[in-house]
Amino acid sequence: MTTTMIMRTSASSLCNRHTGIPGLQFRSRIFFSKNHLGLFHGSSQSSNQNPSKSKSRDPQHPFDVTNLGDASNMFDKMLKQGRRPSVVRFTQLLGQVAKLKHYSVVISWYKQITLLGVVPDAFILNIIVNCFGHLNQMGASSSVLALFFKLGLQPDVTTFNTLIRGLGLDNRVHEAASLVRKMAFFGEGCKPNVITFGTLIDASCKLGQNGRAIQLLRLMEKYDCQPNVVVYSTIIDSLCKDQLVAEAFKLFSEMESKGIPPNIVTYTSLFLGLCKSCPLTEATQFFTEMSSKGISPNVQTFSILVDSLCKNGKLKEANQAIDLMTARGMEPNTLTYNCLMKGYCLQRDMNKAKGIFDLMLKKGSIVDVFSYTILINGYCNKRRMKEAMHLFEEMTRKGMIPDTVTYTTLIGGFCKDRRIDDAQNIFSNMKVGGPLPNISTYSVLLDGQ
DNA sequence: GTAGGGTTAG
Repeated sequence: MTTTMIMRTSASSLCNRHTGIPGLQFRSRIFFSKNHLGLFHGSSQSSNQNPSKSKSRDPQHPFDVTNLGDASNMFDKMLKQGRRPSVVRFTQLLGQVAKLKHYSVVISWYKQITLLGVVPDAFILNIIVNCFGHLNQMGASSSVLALFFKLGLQPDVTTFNTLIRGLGLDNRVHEAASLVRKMAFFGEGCKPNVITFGTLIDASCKLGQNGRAIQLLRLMEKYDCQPNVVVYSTIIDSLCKDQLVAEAFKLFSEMESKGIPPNIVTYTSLFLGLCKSCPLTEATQFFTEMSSKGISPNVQTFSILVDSLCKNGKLKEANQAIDLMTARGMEPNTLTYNCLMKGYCLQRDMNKAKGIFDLMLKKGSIVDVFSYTILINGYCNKRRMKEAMHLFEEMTRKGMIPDTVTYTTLIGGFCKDRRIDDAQNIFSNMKVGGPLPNISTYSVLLDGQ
């Protein structure tokens, strides 16, 4: 089956084409056998030459701060220098701190240096606009725009894009759209570009407004702005998440016909869409197709595959998928392992599940709240509350914050084991500074009574 | 030579 065929097919037939046809069971053994590595066209070579894209930090960068403590020491040192460093030096430092997501620190330091007489320039103001945006302080963010003019500085398209992103994060898509209409009046360098529209489209998608996103896609052309792979992928991803796979494939064929080549992100979104809405065979066929087109699946694509295989009880194949990604020089990450662990829990094979958990620890993979919760859930389902509680205590000891799901899982476990008092105890603990109970928590508790 | 903007997995 070709991708073109998928694109011409409606969502329902897309999901039904293989049902009931004998011999079209999932052919995992063939699919993952070594002879068929060639299916993944040229990728084993290229992925070896092109290992995981590490963002190489400029070694010359004067502020290679990796944590707030270092940055803070540096900032103090700069303040104590006899001759005040230039705004450029502060911009470098604040930029790094913003990258570490310590937005309020950036704002506070910015205020300090301006009080000391450092005159801001457009660079540092853009950082400030960004930080206010991330802090959901759009009033403050917009007032920085006024400051540009007060200081005789010219904002540029990135300034506006940053503002638009902030409005989007604050769910204020209407205001964001209105700013897009106005921004060109602020100068030649402020005309909306593909990133402006991409940002606005992303915000609309996150609000579940796919129709509006597609309208904006059409509007771009009126602004003489050609959509690119990122814009298309944003909408395709949103449609796939809403299980509108046929719509997504329509856009996929549209972008191809416009000569915009889809990339691994586009394919990964579509693959997820197929996994969510269609039988596994459809999805795995798409997976092989993408490989034969020279698009190499990455860790995320593989993790989705592992997840799907596990959800369908194909643990053996899931392991083969992990072997394959490892053979290609990709390291499974926390998410990959969590999927596999969940798969074993679903099979009620706690030995294997715990084995994966230990493997993660051994390999130095990050074991997160999800990892613990999955395993706790596995033990709860088998009424092995001792082990479940042991893990719960262990994660707390490590400084991890159990979330509502973790607590609800434990409460459910105790209820299932007819230990209502223990369930009540966990619930009481939760109410003392723990996460907020949700509807599932209450329903689990009520069921247990 | 400093900064800022859009896409993928629980």
